[in-house]
Amino acid sequence: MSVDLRAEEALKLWQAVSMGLVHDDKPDLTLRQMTILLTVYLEPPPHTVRGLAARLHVTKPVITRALDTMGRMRLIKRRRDEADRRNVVIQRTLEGSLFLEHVGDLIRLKARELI
Amino acid sequence: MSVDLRAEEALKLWQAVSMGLVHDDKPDLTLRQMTILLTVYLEPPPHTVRGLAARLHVTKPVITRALDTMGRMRLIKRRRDEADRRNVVIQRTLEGSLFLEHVGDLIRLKARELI
DNA sequence: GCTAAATGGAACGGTTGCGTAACGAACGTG
DNA sequence: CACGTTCGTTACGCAACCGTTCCATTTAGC
Repeated sequence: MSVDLRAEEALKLWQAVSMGLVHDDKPDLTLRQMTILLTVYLEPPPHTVRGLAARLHVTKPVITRALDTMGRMRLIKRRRDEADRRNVVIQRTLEGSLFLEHVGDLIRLKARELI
Repeated sequence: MSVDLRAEEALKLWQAVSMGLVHDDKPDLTLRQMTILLTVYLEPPPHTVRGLAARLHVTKPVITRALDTMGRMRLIKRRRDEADRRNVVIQRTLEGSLFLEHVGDLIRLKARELI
């Protein structure tokens, strides 16, 4: 990977990708939802409500609600941790993987176009 | 500028920047608001409600409401077009420039860290 | 066992965004 | 100088998100 972004190019990339996401007819994720989703998919598991809340510096209900919404969208799913039944483990789904694959492709496409 | 993003690195960049924006105590912009803001600052003026709505493939009230909110945040301002007083021209502000400068710096920082 | 701590979720009231539909102001054209 | 068109905004009902607070369940420590 080689990255040498200059200020305006960095913003142009962000704009192009954001525009692409807005153009999709899929419902937009909020910034927090997107951050949670990416964290679950990119950082090593296990992911818990408490852990995500700490990672994002937000309160637990924020995570719970985001998981409710993204669960309805099938982007993630919850499972009780059988070892410690107080915990809920957040897991990836096929739909979530496909969605983020799409986002990744969009970023790469727009980055290439900006060269 | 040289960009050669691979799939996971592209997503990691998006995650790191999103996380940085969430960590800021400033109120999060929605994806649509951010897209409007970047478009106003990066694409050649003049910018009108109708033009932005067409550019983003959203309805006019979406733009009006986003401008209301970002106007309250001082990120953009509106001005009547004196040539054709039906039009409203959307203009940049100092605060908006500073905010996007901050976002640009964040993107560049995270991109550098990912090399 | 019994109490204290930890976890995720529910409830509440308030704010903001959404899509649809309607509106007033300004323009252009006959 | 009417009349339709264009522009941005407002109104409405609805859904989602927010922060705070409280709660049920589960675990851990004494």
